[in-house]
Amino acid sequence: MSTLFDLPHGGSSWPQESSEPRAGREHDPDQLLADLNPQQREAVVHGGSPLLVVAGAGSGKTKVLTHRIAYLLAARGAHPGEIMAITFTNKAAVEMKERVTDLVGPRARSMWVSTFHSMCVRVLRREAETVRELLAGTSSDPRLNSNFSIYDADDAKRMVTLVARDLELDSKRYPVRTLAAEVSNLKNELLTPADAAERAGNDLERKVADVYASYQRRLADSNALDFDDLIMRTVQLLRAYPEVAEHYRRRFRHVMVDEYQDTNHAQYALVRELVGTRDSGGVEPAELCVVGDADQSIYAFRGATIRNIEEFERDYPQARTILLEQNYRSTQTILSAANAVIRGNTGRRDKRLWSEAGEGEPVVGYVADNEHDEAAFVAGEIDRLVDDGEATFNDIAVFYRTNNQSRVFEEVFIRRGLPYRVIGGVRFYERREVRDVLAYLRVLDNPEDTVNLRRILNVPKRGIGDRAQAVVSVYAEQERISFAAALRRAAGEGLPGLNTRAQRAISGFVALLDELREAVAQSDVADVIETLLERTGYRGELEASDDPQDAGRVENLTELITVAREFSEMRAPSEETSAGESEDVDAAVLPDGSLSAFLERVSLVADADSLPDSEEGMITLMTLHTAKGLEFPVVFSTGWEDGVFPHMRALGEPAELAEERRLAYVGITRARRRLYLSRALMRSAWGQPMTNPASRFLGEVPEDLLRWRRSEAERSAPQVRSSGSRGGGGFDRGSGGAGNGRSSAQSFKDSVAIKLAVGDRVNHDKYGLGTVLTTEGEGARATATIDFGASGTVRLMLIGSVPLTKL
DNA sequence: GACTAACATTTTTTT
DNA sequence: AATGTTAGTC
Repeated sequence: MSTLFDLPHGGSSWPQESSEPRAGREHDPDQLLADLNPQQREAVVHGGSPLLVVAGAGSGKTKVLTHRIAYLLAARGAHPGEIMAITFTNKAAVEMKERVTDLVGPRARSMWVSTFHSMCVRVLRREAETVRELLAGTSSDPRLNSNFSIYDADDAKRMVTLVARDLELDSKRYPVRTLAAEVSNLKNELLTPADAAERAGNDLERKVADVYASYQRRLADSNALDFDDLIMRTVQLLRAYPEVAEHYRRRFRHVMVDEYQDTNHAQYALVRELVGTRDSGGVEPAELCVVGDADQSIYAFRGATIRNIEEFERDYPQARTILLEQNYRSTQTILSAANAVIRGNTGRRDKRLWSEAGEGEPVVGYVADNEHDEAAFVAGEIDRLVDDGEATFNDIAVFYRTNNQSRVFEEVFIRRGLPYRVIGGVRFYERREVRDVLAYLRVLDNPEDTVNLRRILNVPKRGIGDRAQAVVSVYAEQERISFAAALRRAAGEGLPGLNTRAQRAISGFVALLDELREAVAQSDVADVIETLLERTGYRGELEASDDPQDAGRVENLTELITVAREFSEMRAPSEETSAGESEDVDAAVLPDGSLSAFLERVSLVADADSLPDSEEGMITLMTLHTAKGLEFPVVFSTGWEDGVFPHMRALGEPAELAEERRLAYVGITRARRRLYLSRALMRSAWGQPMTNPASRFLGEVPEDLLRWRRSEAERSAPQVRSSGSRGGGGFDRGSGGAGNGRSSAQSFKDSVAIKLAVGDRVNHDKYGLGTVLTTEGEGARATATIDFGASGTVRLMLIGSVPLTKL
């Protein structure tokens, strides 16, 4: 398993546009421009006014960005330290930095190439004193310092839970989920609690404003900022302290933003502040170059505003726009399919991708009976492609709309021995045990971190229950001290209303923390984790457990220790400070290898295990969202059914439907040579089988680009008794194979490939009729528990020889 | 305070 | 189907 810390060198071996570093190119602007098309060249050379590069899928936008940077240095006399490039993901940042380094060499060091969030953390840590001043107006005594914790969505939600409980909000009427999302939205819109209160027009909005105010105060008291704060506070800082803004504007004369279509309002404002305007005094505005594609905006649900890219020319009146429409990835057939689908969205800037790669193969369509059939088709087709030497496993990806769809594919792939890897789902750093340990580390690093302190207070169980927690919390509130301080007092002299048992438990806990802090002072992070796993009894509890999942948890913790160890070992060789005007902006705020630095890394770069080592030759399974930015020679996009994709919740909402269509566009344009689109007539969702009509997007793919491998009219077995099945047209053409007199019964003797699902009715030669209660295991180890009524409940191995027939 | 049973919930998720 | 949350009991 790759970890985040091998990023800088190992890099990702993702299939990606190739970069061809050539020595010497960096000194010669003409060389730099040689292998660019006219539009790309224009984007690289353009200087002076703000620049919008509308980069269609596969049009070489990273190439444009990296070459533009190199060109700035080679031909326009820019200093590397004057360049800031902002991306959304760490992967993109690392890739860009690598590719720039290939072009310009080690000078790339002094550029800032980072994500929005890392960049803001860097600024905020540096300016923490000023931020604290900023916060003093909103919180009585903000405890914020440069070692602040970074709260992710989960931490934020926990904090909202605490606040909502405090305000005695009805959790049915005001679900934490909603409250947290609303607060996040407000922050993305740069609205303060006061703004929110002022605008509130209904109960919910008023409650949200209350929650927001209290939430912010508690964050400040916990010496913490959440993800949204990182952006918002930076904007507020730059706006409230012009001298700070000017400092950064003097430093960064060139600002580049990747994936501009995914920016939210706060990020938009941040870019504006960084760039500055004519009237912002002191410095000329920096040169701005943004790159993006409105058609690939699929994160509106997270606050991204397509408006930012659509109205760039209005926001920046002198702006120049360049369209990149030549695609270097896919066949023309695939691009035409993508163009046709995205055309269904109204009000977009028209853009037609084209390619010199030739027509290529037609898009293949397949209508499956159900999700198992769909997966079997995909597996069979993969087998064939690989056998024929048309593709390797590495070349192949399977996309689906939602994560739960991955299961069927895993089952079939295991059964057929196809190597695969699932990207996404529950990520490493979101696993409970990992978060628990990180919570300990966070508390050790930042004693005021209330959320994480409360998380570990009784984990593992040590007799400090809800009751005791409530007492401490109320006391803290009354005395206007932090939860941590109240807890310390409870440990010492006790608290009114706290029984001695709980008090003893708290004393023990506080002593434990003190002991662990000693360890932090003396050893590196990995050893601290080891120590805390022992001393808290956390590992012991897992090892003693009889829950089979807990073994995996122990493994995950071992992995975490490995990650920590690698982190300690790879302290960066001290960054050479670029001579001259760079002032002290680049100096590290957190000591290398420190616990704080580790935690920051882990908070900001938490997609470690989504980085594939693709050497291994595996089929890649992932959601359409995760697929963005990637490419594969062969793509299977599955589940093209109304209700699945587009998702049910998008069907009634035009804006959401448009986003789903963009998702379809993203999915299609990932394919280089071959594209398969499939759907299933019937699919089990939440245990219940559903019949879904074809995705409306499927009908938008021109028929002449599509070749149906199997269409609705020619599916094999008619549905048994799908009551609500509409237009059950295809009874003709009985298609061979199942011609065993009996209509839809499938025997396991003939086909091991058929799985039982809960609720299936079966017939057993000995036990008679039964209903499947549960299923376990995969492939050869698969078993099912079946209720045979009078014959009793039996657990059976689902091997080929079992005398069982599915009805 | 800990354990258990009923209950609800279930899109996507760069940081 | 699987998981987390909450209410009720020991």
